[in-house]
Amino acid sequence: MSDPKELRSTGLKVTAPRLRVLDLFQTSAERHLTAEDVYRRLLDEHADIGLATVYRVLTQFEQAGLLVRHHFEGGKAVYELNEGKHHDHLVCLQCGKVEEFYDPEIEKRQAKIARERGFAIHDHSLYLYADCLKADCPDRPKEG
Amino acid sequence: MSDPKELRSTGLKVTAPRLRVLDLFQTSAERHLTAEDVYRRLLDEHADIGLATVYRVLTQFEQAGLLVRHHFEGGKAVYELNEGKHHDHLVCLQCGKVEEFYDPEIEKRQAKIARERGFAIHDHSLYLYADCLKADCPDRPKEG
DNA sequence: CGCTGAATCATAATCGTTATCGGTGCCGGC
DNA sequence: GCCGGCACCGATAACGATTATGATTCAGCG
Ligand SMILES: [Mn+2]
Ligand SMILES: [Mn+2]
Ligand SMILES: [Zn+2]
Ligand SMILES: [Zn+2]
Repeated sequence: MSDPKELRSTGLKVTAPRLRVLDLFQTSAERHLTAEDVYRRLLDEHADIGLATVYRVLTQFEQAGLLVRHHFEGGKAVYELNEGKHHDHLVCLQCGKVEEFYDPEIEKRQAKIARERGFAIHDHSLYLYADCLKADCPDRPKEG
Repeated sequence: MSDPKELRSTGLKVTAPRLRVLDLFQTSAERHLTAEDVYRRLLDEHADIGLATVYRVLTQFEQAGLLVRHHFEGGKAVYELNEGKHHDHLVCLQCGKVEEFYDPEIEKRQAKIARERGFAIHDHSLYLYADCLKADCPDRPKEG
């Protein structure tokens, strides 16, 4: 189970649901999870945590800086552990596989574009949507 | 009013609601409009077009390639005329002002990133969120 | 002109998410 | 250790954006 100190340091009370959610992100093989994903996995673990609590905790964790939220195409928000390193995402439209990348040149040019136009940049979102060509992708484009 | 040929060439029937919506985009000062925006403006023009029809027509126009859809931060979809030139967006979080940009170097690097990782890129979305420093921005960051 | 399938309108339903509210439990002070 | 207050919980209702439904109207074509 996740270390209570990590939660306490955010000012949030240490409760069972919060520990379970944080632990889930720290141990999950899947890095990017929707609220529904989290809820289902907690059900599987018989954790008996309400969906409303999952949403509430995810929002609090995001505000506390423990998680980062993204919106991939398709509407639902996804969350991932905040490890302090900004990165962007490459998403397979067929199988949902997500790869992370960081390109200093792109970051630099974004800053330049905003600066040149008289904007103080706060944030950005960059998603690349693609077909992965991995053998296990369910609807991989045929070769030839 | 918008030229019926443009609609006819998409295979869609030429109807009053469709002409009004297309015309709205072709003549509006605001380039990026939500479904609600379109609906309200049609009401102002006493066009008596239902909200459901607005949504349906926007979706059809997007599929027909007449419009492009985006999702800026905040959830609602926005649409703009498709003039064949891809571009990305710089959005002021205070006043909602939107500026368009195109950076060949960013585009190039996105393609490279996908290629290197074995993905066939289809699409991407890039939004820069910022404060504009224009005098008319309602909550412009104070200088000094 | 009619026909016929497509388009429209009003409205209900859906989906992800957030707000409400009565009950519960974490934790600082005793 | 054990209050007591306030944060937190879970169930459920409400919400906002969008989509589906179903009855009615109409564009396009012979
Ligand atoms: Mn990530
Ligand atoms: Mn644009
Ligand atoms: Zn794939
Ligand atoms: Zn502004």
